[in-house]
Amino acid sequence: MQRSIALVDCNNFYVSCERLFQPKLEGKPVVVLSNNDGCVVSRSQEVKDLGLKMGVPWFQMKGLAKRHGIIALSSNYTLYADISNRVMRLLSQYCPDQEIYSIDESFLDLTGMTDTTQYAQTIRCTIKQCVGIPVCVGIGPSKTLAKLANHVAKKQKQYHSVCDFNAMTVRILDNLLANIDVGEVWGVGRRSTARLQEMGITTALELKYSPAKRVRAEFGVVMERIVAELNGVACIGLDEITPPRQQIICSRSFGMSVSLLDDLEQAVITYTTRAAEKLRSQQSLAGGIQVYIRTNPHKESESQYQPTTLLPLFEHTDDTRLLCRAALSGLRLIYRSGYAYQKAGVMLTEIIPIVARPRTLFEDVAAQQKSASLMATLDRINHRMGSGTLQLLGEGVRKSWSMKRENVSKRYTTEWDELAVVR
DNA sequence: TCTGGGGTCCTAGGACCC
DNA sequence: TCTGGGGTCCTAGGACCC
Repeated sequence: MQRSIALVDCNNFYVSCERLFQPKLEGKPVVVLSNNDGCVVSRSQEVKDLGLKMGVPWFQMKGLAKRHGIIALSSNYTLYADISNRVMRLLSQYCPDQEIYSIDESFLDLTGMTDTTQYAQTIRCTIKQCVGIPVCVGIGPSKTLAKLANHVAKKQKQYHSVCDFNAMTVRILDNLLANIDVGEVWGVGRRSTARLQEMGITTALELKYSPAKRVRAEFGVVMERIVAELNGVACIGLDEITPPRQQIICSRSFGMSVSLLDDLEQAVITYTTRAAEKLRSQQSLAGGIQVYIRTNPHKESESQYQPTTLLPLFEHTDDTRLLCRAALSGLRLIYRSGYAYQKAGVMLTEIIPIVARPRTLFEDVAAQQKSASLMATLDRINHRMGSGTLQLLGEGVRKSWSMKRENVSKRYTTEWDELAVVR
């Protein structure tokens, strides 16, 4: 039986979330910026129409922004995550076979359903009505084709936000593919696009009909799979259960450059604390922790230094205190004075499920239980009273290095003090 | 002045083993 | 002339995604 994979993708997701609570932004050119108000990460249609590209550093755009009255907002991930959860929960009611692919995208397996196009329209209208977020739906026999169908649904108005490749003849489908750049295909990035173009493959259609052997030889198995997927052979399965992370990263650029070890220590403790929370929330333990600091690579005139170090842990743990201790010893190992640091980060590695904790000869079961109950209490209080209510002293209170967010909206749906007020 | 953050998978090459 | 062959594990780096 032909498979029917749908990809539901929220339109301009972060901007749409902001507009939910600030309707005055409707119809205006709006962007949402990355951390530290660095780069453009979400654009309203009005901004896309102006030709402003994704990922561009904001300071380069200020002139253009002023001329067109573009409104720039700092990112508010607490809000976006909550809205995302609402969308995903609603989608799960329409289709139990769901893979949440990213904060604003979900694959649904609609195989066996009779009128998928109509069903997708129903889903789209419900999400708009119940959550307020506009979405587009693409449907195809493979994930890669569902992705492309979604691309078409977004670009071509006549599809009314739903494009169903499975409801088309091959001739019509190929006609569409002939008008899509090869770089738009899921999994074909900048590098591969350039190399494909050199080989004379410039459209999705040309990639679809390119010889599998040659693709395999030139690009490897990944590209070979993409070609198969373009031909309707589903090679990439639907992952309904999110597997636990194999590595957990927490890193941030600073709001200003930092030179003192004291400040870096605060930052590293803060990031390790976050990473440990994520680790515990997926019921895992880490066996190693990597720490890195780095100067600003964009400032070529300044001396550069980007050391990193990996600390193996004595035994696997999820205890914030032990992880911080290791992270700090790593930081002190690599720190050199006299550099202007711009960013620090930690990465938890060798992650295993807590139930698979290796037994060791010298393990102290009583200490493990004590640690577990302390961490559970810590998490409970911070969950209930707000993140950071209880923290290690080393995190610091002032945090002069913390990131810049000049125009951040309220956490309308997750903080009592910041709820929207109806007059 | 001002350039994000968090992930995955694949491959090549080295170390090591029998 | 001619210096084995094959397997595993680990790591670093590349490419890609949102």
